[in-house]
Amino acid sequence: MYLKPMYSKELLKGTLTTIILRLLATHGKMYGYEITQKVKILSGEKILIKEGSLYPALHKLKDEGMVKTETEMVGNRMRKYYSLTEQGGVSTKEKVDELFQFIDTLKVILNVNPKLT
Amino acid sequence: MYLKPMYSKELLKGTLTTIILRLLATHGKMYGYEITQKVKILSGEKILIKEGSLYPALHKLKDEGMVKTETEMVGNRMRKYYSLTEQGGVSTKEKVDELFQFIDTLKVILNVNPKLT
DNA sequence: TTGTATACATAGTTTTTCTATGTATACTTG
DNA sequence: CAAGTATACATAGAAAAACTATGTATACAA
Repeated sequence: MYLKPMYSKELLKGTLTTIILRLLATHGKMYGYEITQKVKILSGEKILIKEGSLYPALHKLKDEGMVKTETEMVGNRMRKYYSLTEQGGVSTKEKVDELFQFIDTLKVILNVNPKLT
Repeated sequence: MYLKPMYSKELLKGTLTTIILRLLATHGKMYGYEITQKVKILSGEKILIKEGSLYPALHKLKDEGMVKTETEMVGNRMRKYYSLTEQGGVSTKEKVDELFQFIDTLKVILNVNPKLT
């Protein structure tokens, strides 16, 4: 079954990395497929992270030293677990803060409080 | 003076069109430069829309029938005013709603309320 | 055996915003 | 009066991010 995401995919831009980092901060080590499922469930199936988005993002985070990996065999299948490095922990806080500050600014611009216009 | 934007520019992706439409809905007709300045002021100089972003976005909105234009000469300078079409008004509401629903979902995923994890 | 779920990966496309540049007028300031 | 800043539009080409599509492979259910 094809599930159409509820939101314009463009909205996800700039937030995917923050989502990944924050999930790792909250849940400890996670593997790629697990991340997609966690986001799917937490979002009520409204945000569906595609593999073509997730894996390149994870690889980039590793290149940048934000996450580290350990590979495990579960039965006959490979699982590559990702977890935050120390630097990744710092970066997560910064990115989450920045995102919520951006959202607050957005609310002003979008005139949620009409007095400020 | 070069003003470094406070937020990662990537966060703006997917929200610029919504910002433009909503400003036009709130302020009636506006011209391009006015939009950049309004966003700059409302955001406390933290969101700076570049001309290279704005004008293509406005042209696209016009192609899509979301906005209409009227050109005015002010002194010797041209001003191209943009305002919402009827279709643009409907789209604005949809996009603003979608954005705030996305933000709510984001808060769940980012674990703002720890009970939901 | 066909389809779905799990699990990783990447090539190439699309979209959006950016930088950089161009044109032009108006005003300010040394 | 020259230089810089602000106003005002525009576009070409680059960069970044997520996408589609595809590939490999195992496991399980219908």
